Amino acid sequence: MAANKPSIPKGTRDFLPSEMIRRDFIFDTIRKHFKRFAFMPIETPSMEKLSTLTGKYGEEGDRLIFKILNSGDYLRKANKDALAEGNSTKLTSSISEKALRYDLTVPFARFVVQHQNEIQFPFKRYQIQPVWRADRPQHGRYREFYQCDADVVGSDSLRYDVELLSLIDEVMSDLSLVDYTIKINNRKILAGLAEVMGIADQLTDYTVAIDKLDKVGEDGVIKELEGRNMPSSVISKTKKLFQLGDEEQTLALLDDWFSDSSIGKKGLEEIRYLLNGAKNADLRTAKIKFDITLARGLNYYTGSIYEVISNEVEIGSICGGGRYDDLTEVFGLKGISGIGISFGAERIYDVLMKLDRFPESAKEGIQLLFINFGNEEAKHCESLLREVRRAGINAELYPESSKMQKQMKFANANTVSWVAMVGENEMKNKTIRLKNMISGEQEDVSIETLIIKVKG
RNA sequence: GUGGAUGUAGCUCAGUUGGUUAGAGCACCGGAUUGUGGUUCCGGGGGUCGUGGGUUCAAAUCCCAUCUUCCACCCCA
Repeated sequence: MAANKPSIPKGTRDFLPSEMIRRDFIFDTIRKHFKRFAFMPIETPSMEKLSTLTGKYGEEGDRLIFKILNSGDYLRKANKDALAEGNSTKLTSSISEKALRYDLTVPFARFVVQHQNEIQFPFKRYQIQPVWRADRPQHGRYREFYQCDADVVGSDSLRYDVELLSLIDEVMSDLSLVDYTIKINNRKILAGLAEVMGIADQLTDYTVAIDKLDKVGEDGVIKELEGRNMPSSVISKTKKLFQLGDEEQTLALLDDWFSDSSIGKKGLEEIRYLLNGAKNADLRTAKIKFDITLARGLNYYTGSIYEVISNEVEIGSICGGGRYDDLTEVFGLKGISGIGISFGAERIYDVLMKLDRFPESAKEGIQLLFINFGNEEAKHCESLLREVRRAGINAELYPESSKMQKQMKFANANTVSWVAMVGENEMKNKTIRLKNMISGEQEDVSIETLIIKVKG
């Protein structure tokens, strides 16, 4: 009986220990800073009610939600008309009422409304869990991936808008991702722009078009705007906007344009606060750039928006977020403003991998391996093993007294940092021959010295 | 979802116009080396050529379908 080659679904991955150690390093670093910024942990289920998710991510987003088939004889209850018509959209609601979460923000909004009497506002939460998207996989783009989110809800203070810049700065610096840019913009500015251009109803179309500036260039954007039948005044104003490279000039131009747009003025006020706040935040590595073309697809953002890109590796954004004023409203709770960011741990992994910038500690598997020389020696090592483990060292004793070469190979394969050899002589002298597997140096030491050395 | 590539051993890839038993390097296992790994030498295991059909005397090679991975669009972490 020939067994089928086992495999996993498209866009999903297995992770080997060597990969998991590095992934955990990233998650641990992000989690550490989330905690330092006083965010509290929560978790939500992998699946949500389909109705919770649909309509929150725009038409495109809805298509990418993984739906879960109802249990039991689901076809009996299916919408027969829709089935006969071959209308999947209509059929879906009758055969699926659950779906895998698409991101962590919308489930969080649901969570806030549901537990509003159990939490204290302003509520800062962090959440590190996988999400699923029925997207077509590509490099750096998976159907199952982790998001690391931090959000504050219940406060519209712009201090938090600034604080998130600091958080990004701390995390990126700590991950030694030193060359990156935080692009910032404000949806109110984009709304003001659409207003003064007289295309308020085509705001999304307009922002999607100018968002492509980096990719298709000015001519490409103009072509796209023309393709969407934008009036010529819009085209000329957009050209004018693009000609200004300087941040100050852009802001001054917008001041002029927004003289009659209250939303535009508000946006400018906010972005100035943010830029000024960033200057005073003593950022370690972050380069902040006001980018009028930054739009971000998710349509629940209403204020500040962020996107972080690496300047060293081309991989798309590695972190993104923004402020949203109405997200809890659809679940029945008004007046709760929120702001959050999401770190793309998977992409950060790819970037660190490409730059070979994981620290040695994130490559280490087992810290200490005891070589097995035989029954007597092994028995002696077992008590030493207990001792070093209690001292907080990740340690192992090789199970059999195999040939030294084999045991050393095992050590290499598991990226063991230190090897301890205790044979007849060492037992007699109550010492341990400790070998550093990177330098190759070795010396006879006491158990106390060993613990100090291995713990570094 | 639209368009385009790809798939041979665990990994990276050879494989001539269809023609015997499909190869290499690395990795793995064993030995040289009974207390010292990442070097060297010798030997060994491992592939129904992504999967399923079809054309042919004959298919890794040609055709179709399907899956995977990748690229562009869309969208995004």
